[in-house]
Amino acid sequence: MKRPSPTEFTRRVLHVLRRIPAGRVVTYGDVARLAGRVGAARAVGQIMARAEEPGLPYHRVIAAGGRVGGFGGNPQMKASLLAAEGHVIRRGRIANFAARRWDGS
DNA sequence: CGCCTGACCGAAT
DNA sequence: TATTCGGCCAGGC
Repeated sequence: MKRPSPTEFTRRVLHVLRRIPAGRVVTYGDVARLAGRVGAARAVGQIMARAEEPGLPYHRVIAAGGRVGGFGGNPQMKASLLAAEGHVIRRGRIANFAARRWDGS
């Protein structure tokens, strides 16, 4: 194998990303919760920052309160991708965040 | 095994 | 509303 085995938590995080519907968003904290580690929001950020697997909607994971949050390389691209999926972004935040937030169902 | 970092969170100021 | 601070967790060294 060219790389060390990912921990189960890491696998779960990536699995959650695949389930996020287009046009919806979740917070890092939500991903942590859905992956089974409440409070591991920072860890989720680390995993995503180092994740190599392409094709995952990393841009659909935002910070708490609907804030866009960070992004590797071009932070602006994240906002663009979100806008392309129908989100309205104002002053770094998703408009009507509560309604666009995915609860994992 | 211990210390540092970071695509974070939320309460307090 | 903006800024600061302590806490939390996995990964890299």
